[in-house]
Amino acid sequence: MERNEETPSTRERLLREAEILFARKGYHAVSVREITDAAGCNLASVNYHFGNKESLYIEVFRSLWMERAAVIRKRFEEKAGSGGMESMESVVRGLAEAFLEGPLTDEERLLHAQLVIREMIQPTKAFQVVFTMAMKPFLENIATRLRPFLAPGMSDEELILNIFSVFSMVLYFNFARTAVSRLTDKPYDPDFIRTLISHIVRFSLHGLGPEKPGDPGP
Amino acid sequence: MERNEETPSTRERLLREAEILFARKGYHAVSVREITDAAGCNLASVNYHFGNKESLYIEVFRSLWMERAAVIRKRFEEKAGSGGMESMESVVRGLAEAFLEGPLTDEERLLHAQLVIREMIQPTKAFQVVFTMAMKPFLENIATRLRPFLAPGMSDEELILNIFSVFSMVLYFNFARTAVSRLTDKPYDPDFIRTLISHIVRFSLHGLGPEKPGDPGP
DNA sequence: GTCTATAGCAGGATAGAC
DNA sequence: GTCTATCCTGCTATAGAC
Repeated sequence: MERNEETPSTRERLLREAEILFARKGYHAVSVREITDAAGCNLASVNYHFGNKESLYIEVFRSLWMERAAVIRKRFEEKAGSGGMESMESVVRGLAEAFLEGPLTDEERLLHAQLVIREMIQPTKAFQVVFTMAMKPFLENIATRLRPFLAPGMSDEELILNIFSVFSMVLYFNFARTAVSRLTDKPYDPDFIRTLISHIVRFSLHGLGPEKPGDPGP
Repeated sequence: MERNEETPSTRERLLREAEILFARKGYHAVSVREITDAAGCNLASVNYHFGNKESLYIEVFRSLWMERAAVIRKRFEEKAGSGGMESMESVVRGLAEAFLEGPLTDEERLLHAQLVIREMIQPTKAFQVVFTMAMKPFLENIATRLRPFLAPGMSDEELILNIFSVFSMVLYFNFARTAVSRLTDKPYDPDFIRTLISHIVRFSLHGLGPEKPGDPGP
């Protein structure tokens, strides 16, 4: 299954290039020819290795996407701490850092977010894989970590919505780069990403923050 | 330009059906034949009225999408209040309600969000229209309204990031319905939408909320 | 396992009748 | 303005040589 990094098999090259192209342009906008050209192999290779285009797409999620999800999750667990060392802030910060910094390159994070966002807008067969094998267990993991720090009366549903809200920011700042960059006039460099992480942490913990003195909050 | 609602022109029928199909499936997944069939007219009509498929896509944004954006913005202004009646909460609630309830139907809101999300993941020529004519002025409008209630030292950049964060939730709860519904086990009915709005308002104002007694926050 | 060649079809676009 | 008929490109998928 595994191979030398210097000589990836045709199958692996196809998967890698397919992931990049599917993320960038979406399933229908990418042709098999485009993928095989990028991978430097023959048009027929997709059918030989994966059967057809759709199976290749699903395989991208099953192997590459899931692998990245595992990397992100591992990073989150390192950052969030384990057992007694945690705090609400460390969990949220861990989440933001895992998705916006972490061991993946900037391009890989974008690619990862683009793929999952497309599936969330318009689920395909790949969604089932993403949902049951990554989203659901990850959400439950976070829920268990956060639960001890939250108001005792909070329902499971409220907890889930809270996590979704943190997650929505993490996703948004990953995929809406064009809009964010244009309006803040900042490129997505490590400096700005640190700013974004701090912002997500602060906003998640305190929201818009206390109102101005003279307009006391509730 | 305007026509009787009972007898929309071919051009209008094309625009309407095109919007629905582009939102649901994305530009490349929709064929011109599919659009003309849905509109009940001839294949050649797209070229006659719009020149080509891409121009039709951009025209969907320029007329229909912008019109809905104006409806949402108007609703926001009604809800957020004007002048002295505002509060931070009324602005955020107005924003959430304008996008999640408001005069549009449930289907229209989904369609609207799907279209803009696709442009944010992967901007096309339509992005320029959306950005300069809807996103930018709307963001500036919200910024002006929120500014008086926020900490005096807050920079413009922080303010923008705060608004993005509220906006990310509003967008997410609109387009990620499959995931949200599966994990909360709730359908997107008016009841659940009210719950979502309350959640967005609460989270935006206070974040995850005060930690449990015994774990005092910073 | 990788290639060439090609079948077979769906796509966007257009010409020209009405 | 709307239609039919058609062009031609580009696609997925497969057959079969090597």
